[in-house]
Amino acid sequence: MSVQTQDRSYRIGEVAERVGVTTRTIRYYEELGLLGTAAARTKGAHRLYTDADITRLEELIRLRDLLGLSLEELLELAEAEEARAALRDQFAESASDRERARIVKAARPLIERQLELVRARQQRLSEFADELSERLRSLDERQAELDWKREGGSRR
Amino acid sequence: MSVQTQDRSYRIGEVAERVGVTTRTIRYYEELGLLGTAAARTKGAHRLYTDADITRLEELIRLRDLLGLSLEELLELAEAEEARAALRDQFAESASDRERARIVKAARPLIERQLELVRARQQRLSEFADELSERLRSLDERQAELDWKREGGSRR
DNA sequence: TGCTTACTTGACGTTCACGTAAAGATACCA
DNA sequence: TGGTATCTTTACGTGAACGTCAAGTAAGCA
Repeated sequence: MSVQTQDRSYRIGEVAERVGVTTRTIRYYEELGLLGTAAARTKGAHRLYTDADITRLEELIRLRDLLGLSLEELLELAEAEEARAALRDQFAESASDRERARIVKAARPLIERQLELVRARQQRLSEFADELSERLRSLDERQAELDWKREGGSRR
Repeated sequence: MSVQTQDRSYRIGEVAERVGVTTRTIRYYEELGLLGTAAARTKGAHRLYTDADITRLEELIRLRDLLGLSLEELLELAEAEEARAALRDQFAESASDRERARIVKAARPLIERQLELVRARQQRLSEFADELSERLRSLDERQAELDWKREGGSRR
């Protein structure tokens, strides 16, 4: 049923390219605590990322771009989420069912919170769209009025 | 039919308060060309704004906040729109019908463009919302699975 | 007419979100 | 076992979008 996520690991350059940001951005986000400082390293010192890490980064970027959240706001949102994403891939190997239940439970309110933010933004955009449509309608009305006057009405 | 917009004028401080920005922001926007440098002045030198100017400013702020447009992007979007908003309030007194028709015609594509941008953003947000919902669903599924195991299953 | 408040134009300062360069260590590949 | 591409940290630089003085002028009011 569940597809085993092929558990390769990626170095920062590859991650950057895949996600569409620079390595600087990734390091900066780590510096801010947006990506667990826990990102594994090679025996040397090179950072190593999992598929889960990449997913998480993409998520952050999306929240940033679509909702215009500042990195500080992202941090708030993410702080509690830390554990979740970090543990997501090792979910399969995680110890007990009690542990699993805990993780699942903890993850929910965070996604809910994100969904709330998205919904709120959708609401405001919807209002904006309505206003713009209304303006188009109003313009068309004036247009028709003028056309009518110029065709049937008095010419000066 | 049309309500005569009460044609008071406002000074920068009052505008700032009403719109919810600082005077600095308003001057900065003018500096960038976002607000016609034409903003009337008193015989002295104090800037004077009309209701139309305020509406326009609010619109800019909304595009900035809801779509995350940079001021430069706003400028592009607005450049052609300049005439429209500037002339909007004096529409009633504008010279000929030919002139009015011209204004109405010029206004349309700009509003259309804004609407396009809003729609695009709505689209992306919608996709995001769907993904988040899907995640919630998936979490609930796991939750149920775990609950089932813990109740009916083997205890260790 | 004077007083207080609000505005004017500079001009320098600040925060955020990275960019960029330097100097060295590490990883991979022939 | 080199050589080269990729990574490491450190640190200063940068553009956008304003904030914040400072010194002077204009407006509204007793």
